[in-house]
Amino acid sequence: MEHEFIYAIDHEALTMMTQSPPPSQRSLATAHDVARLAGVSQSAVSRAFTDGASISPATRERVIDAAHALGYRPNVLARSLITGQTKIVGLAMGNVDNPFFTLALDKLSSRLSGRGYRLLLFTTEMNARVDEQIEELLLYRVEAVILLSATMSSKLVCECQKSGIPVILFNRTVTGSNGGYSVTTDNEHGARTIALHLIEAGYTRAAFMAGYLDSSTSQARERGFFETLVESGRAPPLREVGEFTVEGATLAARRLLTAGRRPDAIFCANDHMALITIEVARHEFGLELGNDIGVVGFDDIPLASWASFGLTTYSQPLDAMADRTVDFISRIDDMAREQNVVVPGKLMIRKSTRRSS
Amino acid sequence: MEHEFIYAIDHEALTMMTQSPPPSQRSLATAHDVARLAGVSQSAVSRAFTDGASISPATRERVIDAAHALGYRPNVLARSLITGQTKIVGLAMGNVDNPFFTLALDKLSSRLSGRGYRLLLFTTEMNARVDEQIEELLLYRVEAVILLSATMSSKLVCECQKSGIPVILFNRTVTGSNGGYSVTTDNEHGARTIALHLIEAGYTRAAFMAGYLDSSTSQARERGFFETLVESGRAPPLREVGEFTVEGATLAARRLLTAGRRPDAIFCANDHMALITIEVARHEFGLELGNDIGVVGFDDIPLASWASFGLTTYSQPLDAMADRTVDFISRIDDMAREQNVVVPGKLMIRKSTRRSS
DNA sequence: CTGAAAGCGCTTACAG
DNA sequence: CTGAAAGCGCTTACAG
Repeated sequence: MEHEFIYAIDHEALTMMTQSPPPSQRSLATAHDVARLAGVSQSAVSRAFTDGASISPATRERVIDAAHALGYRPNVLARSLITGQTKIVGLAMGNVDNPFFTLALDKLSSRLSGRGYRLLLFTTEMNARVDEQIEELLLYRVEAVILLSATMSSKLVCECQKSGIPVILFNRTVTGSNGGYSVTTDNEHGARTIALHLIEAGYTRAAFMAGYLDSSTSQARERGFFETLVESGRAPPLREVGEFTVEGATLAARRLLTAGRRPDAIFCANDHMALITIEVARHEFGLELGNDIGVVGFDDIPLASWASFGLTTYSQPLDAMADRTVDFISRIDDMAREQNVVVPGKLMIRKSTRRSS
Repeated sequence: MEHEFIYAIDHEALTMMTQSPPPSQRSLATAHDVARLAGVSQSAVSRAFTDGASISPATRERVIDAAHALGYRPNVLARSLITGQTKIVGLAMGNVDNPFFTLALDKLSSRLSGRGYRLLLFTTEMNARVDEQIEELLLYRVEAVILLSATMSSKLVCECQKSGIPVILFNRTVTGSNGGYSVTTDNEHGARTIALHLIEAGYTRAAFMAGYLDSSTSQARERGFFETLVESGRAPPLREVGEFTVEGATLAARRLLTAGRRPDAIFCANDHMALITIEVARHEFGLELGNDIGVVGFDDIPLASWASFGLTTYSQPLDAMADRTVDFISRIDDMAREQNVVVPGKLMIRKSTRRSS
């Protein structure tokens, strides 16, 4: 009898509590509501939802039943006040056009949720200064900030790091020692490899299409390319700026292809611009890819290997890069780590640099 | 004198308070810390950061100064406990490969942040059942849930709606009356338009490449296509399932192109599959696009209009769709609204359905 | 194993 | 305009 009484849910109370209030002020059940229904203390409810907490199986079961009946879910925001952990990571993403970054987002997202983190995201103009939006994220007590094709002021990076919130640049390095972390491919080495490949393939007048002049990534790729060509006794490459956009790259490609001595190969700072360059070369200038003009990209996005393009490119190891990014976050208190992580990539030779003549 | 005293910051206190604690337990400044430094009550600090709160300009200024000195930021998570608003919207996104969805994400993100909402995001396998992850988002007290190429159980949708959390399917409709909302293009009408266009262009044996058989979107497109062809006295189209993936579409395209009576036109349930179909038709079968085989997609992603493809497609009005999605969220208490919003699209005729012979 | 109580960082009536 | 106090929904020592 008493046994039954103890384990029974109070159905009258349940009916009262689940009657829909007017939609305007419909509020979710709280631990207190559950406690009342289950006939236990609110602490017990909390324990029932805390792994490893000291609670008897019987009590836990009653709480879980009551919680289920009320549709109760613990409010992790309230919990975070006490534990000091939100398990939220802020992420700013520019350049949503570019599959490289959306793929990166996907990989970061799945890895982070595997470790119990959630992503608070905003998209932005590519390469935009996102201080304002980051400040906004900070109000949500994110535990780390990831920048994908976005930048923030050194001052704000400093502030974040000082309050224990690591800032991680993905695919871009830190300028100066403002304290952020970064994960990149070995851009300079990749560009050197590309330069050597072009020389070997017999191209003699290579050009470079930069992204932004102040992008560390574009700079490193240009540096490696330039130096290797010059070291090999070639003329320094022509350079145009494609701004990492469709419009910018289209214009840059036109400028390069109408230059006095037209280049016979173009290394673009990323695949996105390289693919556009191929479009322009083929369809506006009637050039045959590979023979009339070699084109090389950087990233190895899926489109690069489509039969229509066959773009030679330097593959960035997205998985490794995502892993290393997440490492920075899940080992927040581990101070013994390098500031700039560089992972090796790999040259993918395809028909866009194959001369059949 | 007294004036100066009142407005001066207590520098000794400041020094003590900003001395870096050991990194392990570095905690952020609270309203209480600011209050102490500014010599006001904690309520005053709160008011200084609340628009329209009753506070004198002088007090506000002192508070702001102190806050600045301490690097204080109000914790909106704590605030949300009281206001009952988190301003967080949950978003599940499958199919990160498909630019249509990443573009949608971008548009949703910028519109929502314009209205003060933040996005709590997770990515998932395309078309995955995401109940578990949505439950996770619910713990964060999201105020709405948007599904981009992901699905959740009717049961969970119901639960959400009952607790006042609208669930909005983007580019998919609700099956049954489980209570969610949806925003789509007029898929059936679009497919009809496409069928008529193919007939007019002189194609006689059209086929359909479905996404998933249980996708409402794919179904609606198939229905409009099928019915229009049959009404026009054509044979019902062959159908293969491309699963909305690169691999699936590649296989489906091969099956269609090796069919007994090879179709002379293929309508694919989205652009992504249509572009792959073009790749297969051209490079594996050596077919000339437009003449030997007409290909049509749906969505009008940027790649569709690239010169290499020139894909005829039905343009989905992403801006309007994003607007309507956000409407559902920012007017949460407005009950007088339709459940399924349908916005009109537009046929884009390009060379993939142009016969020059 | 359990409950009462303190407290996380805030907002908001309530008096003054 | 201001502060003391209650309380948002939780967790976590602390006694029992």
